[in-house]
Amino acid sequence: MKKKDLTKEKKILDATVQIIIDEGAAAISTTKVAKKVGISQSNIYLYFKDKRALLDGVYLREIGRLEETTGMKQMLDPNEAMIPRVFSYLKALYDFSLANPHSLFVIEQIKLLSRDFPDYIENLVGPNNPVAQLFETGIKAKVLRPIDRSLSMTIIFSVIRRHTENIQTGVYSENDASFAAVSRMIWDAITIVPYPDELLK
Amino acid sequence: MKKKDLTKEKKILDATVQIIIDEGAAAISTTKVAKKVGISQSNIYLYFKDKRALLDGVYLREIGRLEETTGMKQMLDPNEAMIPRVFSYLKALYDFSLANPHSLFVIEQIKLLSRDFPDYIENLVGPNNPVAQLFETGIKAKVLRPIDRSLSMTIIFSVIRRHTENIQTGVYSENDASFAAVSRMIWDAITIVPYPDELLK
Amino acid sequence: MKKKDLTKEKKILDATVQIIIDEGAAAISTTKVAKKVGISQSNIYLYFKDKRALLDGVYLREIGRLEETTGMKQMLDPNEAMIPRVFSYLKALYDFSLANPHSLFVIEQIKLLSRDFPDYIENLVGPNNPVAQLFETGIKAKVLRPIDRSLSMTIIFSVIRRHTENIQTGVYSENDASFAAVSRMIWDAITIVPYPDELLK
Amino acid sequence: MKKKDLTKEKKILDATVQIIIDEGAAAISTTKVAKKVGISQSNIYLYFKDKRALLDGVYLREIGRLEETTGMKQMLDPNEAMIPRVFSYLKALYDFSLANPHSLFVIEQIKLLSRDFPDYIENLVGPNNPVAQLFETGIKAKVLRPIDRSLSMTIIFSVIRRHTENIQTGVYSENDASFAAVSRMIWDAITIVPYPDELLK
DNA sequence: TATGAATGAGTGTTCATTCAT
DNA sequence: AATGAATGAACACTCATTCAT
Repeated sequence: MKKKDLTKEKKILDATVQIIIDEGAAAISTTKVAKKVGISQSNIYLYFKDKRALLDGVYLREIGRLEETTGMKQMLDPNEAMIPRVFSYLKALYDFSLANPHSLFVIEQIKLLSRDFPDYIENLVGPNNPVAQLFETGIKAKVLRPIDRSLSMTIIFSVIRRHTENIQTGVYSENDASFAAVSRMIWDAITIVPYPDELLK
Repeated sequence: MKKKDLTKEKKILDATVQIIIDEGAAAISTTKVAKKVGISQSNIYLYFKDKRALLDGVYLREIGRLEETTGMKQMLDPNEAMIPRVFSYLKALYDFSLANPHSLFVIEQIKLLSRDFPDYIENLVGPNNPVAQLFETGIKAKVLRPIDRSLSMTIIFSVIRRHTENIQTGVYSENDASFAAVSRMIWDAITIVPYPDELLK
Repeated sequence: MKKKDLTKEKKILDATVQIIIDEGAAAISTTKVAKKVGISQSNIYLYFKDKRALLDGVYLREIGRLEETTGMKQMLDPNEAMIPRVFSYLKALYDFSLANPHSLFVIEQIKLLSRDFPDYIENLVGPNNPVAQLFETGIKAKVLRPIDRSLSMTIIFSVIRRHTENIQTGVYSENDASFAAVSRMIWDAITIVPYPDELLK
Repeated sequence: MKKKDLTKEKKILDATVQIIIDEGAAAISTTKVAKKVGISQSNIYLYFKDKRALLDGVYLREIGRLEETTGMKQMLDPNEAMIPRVFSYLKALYDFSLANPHSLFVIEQIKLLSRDFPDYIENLVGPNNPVAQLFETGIKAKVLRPIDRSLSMTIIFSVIRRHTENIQTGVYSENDASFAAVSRMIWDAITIVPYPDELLK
């Protein structure tokens, strides 16, 4: 149960992610993962006690990537003004998604498997639920739309995920649908203030 | 391939839907479905030639329910003005989702499970792809936001689905988040005209 | 259990034979046969009480075809001289096999399935086992090789079956390997007299 | 894909062969084999990736036994004279068949069951297809009958197989039908030279 | 005579998991 | 830390057969 070889653990997670991307989360099996890594099937159980633990590992790693985003952190910085906080958050998430085009997809796929995974990152970031605090502050400041934040979050994630997928699958190119257009759409949905054109440096 | 006893076919579909609701689409197995209906496993193959055909059956039934909605039909009526068409579409979908709280969820689950299902109802409603035509017309008429319609659709579906789920799981009551508030949010995202307050009967 | 519609019975047998030719005897199933005939699966049980009975039907029909051959009958005519009897038997079997290229194959395939089918036609032709009598007479007349007739029979059948298959699969054309050559080979194996060239009219 | 415990692999092959002998090749199922060996059904898939691979295993083992025969090797020795080569081949095959009474039967059964197995050993022995070369040489040397070798091969195999079966099932004893008689019969079929009595040591 | 409906047993195959080495 | 071996349960799917209509 000791986890020494972090390289191997990473390899296992990578292989699992690749299978999700190629065949969907329902296709994951320890057999397949082991074959992909080039280790024996039982070896996986040295690093993850369970298939569920393996899934947890993948899920948490993707979530973690998102959280480490500078935009994510900037969003939570209470010294910033509200509008730049929201705007840079969108920008960061947008960039993140294009740079890691599978990340949101993987998160979604794992949730498909068992519903008892925590919902998105809505309630996950750090102690005291800072996301909740930001939304409350934003609403009081009359910047964010006064509505349950889960709806705003859903829009942010679903639009960016779909946009990324569209580019990925060649529905349109990155030039056709600019960040300006996409972020403005989201902005109009989740805020009640005009889109801050000047922030588009 | 269909047989006479439509009751049985319906029972099988119902059981499958229930499993999706309870455990997710990935948990579907012919064994489970049969047990739930109270028939022998092989009997299922009299009504559906395949597991895939069973999934198709569930998917198409839910899609069909949506299409039969009066709002859906109203949306497609070219004699109507654009703003009421979009508005009544939102209203209809909203009502439908609250009346069939699992329907959008089931559609999403199946779509997620096997990526080769046709995408939502985006391209499904009848011949000549009337949804595409509506969006094109709406954009030309400077009512809908000039952006790939898949993004607008995503917003409509994800927000309404999440809203329904929120009510279902008691996150808030139907009074706390009114149709007015939810539809206005979507409206601001997908159109470039002010929300038509007067249409709120 | 009454068998009225002989046409239908024939159709069932034909379909079964076709499946054997296409996929081998192991692939026979009442489902497949019924589908091929265009009747319901259960209908087969009106004509054949069993799957075994169906196989019997096919087997006996093919055997019967062979027995009805004029050469077969000529072979058994005690008024004929021994050498022409044997020769015309070979000729008849040869012609039969080329005319019904699947017949010996089907017999072989059914025997594959359950070993309790009677062996070839060795002991089947009519009462008093006339084949046995012919071989005894032939051996006494110092025409046939004095050896258990099953070995001679095996040569006759295996060579002609293989020859037919060779032509069927294009190993060589009928011109390359003539009846003269093939029958001479068999002749030298099963008799102890010179090949009767003059009988090659 | 092969694992260490060669004993187990052998046991599985043995059980499969036994089923073929008892019930025919069509009766093979992984369930039956596993039960016969006394292991779990899934264990078979550790040693054979497929049912087909299992059949391959049985087939190749029997073929291999044949090829290892000294007579087989002698037949291929180009320094020997043609007549002894052919004769010793017959003798070797004869002895082999009596020593392994099921071997030719098993080969035939598997070949019959799935037609895509390589044909007998006709084209299998080593590189450059030495069997083909022997037959060509033999025909040029005016020893073997100038006819497609598949027909000669068929005679050799079918006669020896049937002879073995006859003894096995008590149709006659080994004394009644001597090697001399049987081999002479084959000899007269496949060669055009007199039977070499002097080689019967 | 014919069919649709049903089923229990069987098929080959994959799975997550355990354990001795 | 790693593996080969093993297994029982599950999987989708097919089968021969029966029965009421």
